[in-house]
Amino acid sequence: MPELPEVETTRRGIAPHLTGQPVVRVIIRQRRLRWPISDELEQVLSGQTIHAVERRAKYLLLRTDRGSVLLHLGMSGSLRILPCATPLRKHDHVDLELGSGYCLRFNDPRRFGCLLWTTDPPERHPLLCDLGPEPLESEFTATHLYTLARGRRVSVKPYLMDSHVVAGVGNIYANEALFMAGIHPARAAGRISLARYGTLADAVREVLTQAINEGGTTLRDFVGGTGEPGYFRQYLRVYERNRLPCRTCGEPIQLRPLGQRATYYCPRCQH
DNA sequence: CAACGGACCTGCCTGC
DNA sequence: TGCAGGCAGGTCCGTT
Repeated sequence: MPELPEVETTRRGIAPHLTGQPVVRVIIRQRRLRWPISDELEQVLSGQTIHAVERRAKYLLLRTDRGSVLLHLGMSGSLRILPCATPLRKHDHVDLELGSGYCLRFNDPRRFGCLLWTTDPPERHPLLCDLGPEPLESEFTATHLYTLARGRRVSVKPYLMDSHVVAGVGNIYANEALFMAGIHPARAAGRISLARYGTLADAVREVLTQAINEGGTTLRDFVGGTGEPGYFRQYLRVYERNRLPCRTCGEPIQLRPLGQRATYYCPRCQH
């Protein structure tokens, strides 16, 4: 499910219910996520008050006075705010029960997500400290993309999805941004001009902003913190449109693997 | 170093 | 109807 717009949608959905709330109880039904949930999480988090819910890349950060929860939704995770007594569904692995009587419930069928506790500033955590800039902040520029690409022969699509280059651009939005910028996904990253990287950076910003405004993209099962699906799917220009006509020129959209990921593009519009 | 494949999981869809 | 195989929104890690 979740790329940056889906994580941001989740953050916006859950933040008002978490901010200022004490965690009164932590219930863990399945510790085996991508990394096992540490044994002391229940102890250390119980009684703490969440004073901010932030996002870095696709990680959500729940800040307390004694440390932060670092939460990733992986491929299939979702978070919802529910009354504590809400019956469980399959794969409801963790509840954070709040002073309000509601809980934050983490569901993740594939268990590629993670839930980590850190007492260091999260930005110094090994998982976060080497990430590239946020795509919706000012450090994400044409010059940044162009400079980092010098000498790189990797295709631009996996380059754009490299979290060290820019944080949080996943498969859907990499496909969409390259289409919007008219850049062929297999073009070598090091053979794209500064001007075209400017177009690409604009396209990344535009597609992520649009998707956030629509509550993200629901392909199968994504829901934001309020339980609503995302509505951006209807605006997808190439993703999941294999052999359907290009919305610009009518040419059939092509699908091919690139760096082990499904890559959709228009062979006429993208060069 | 850069680039690639494998690993971690379940669910859903297709085709035999 | 059942079952095998392939594929899925992520990303770390080990090997070339």
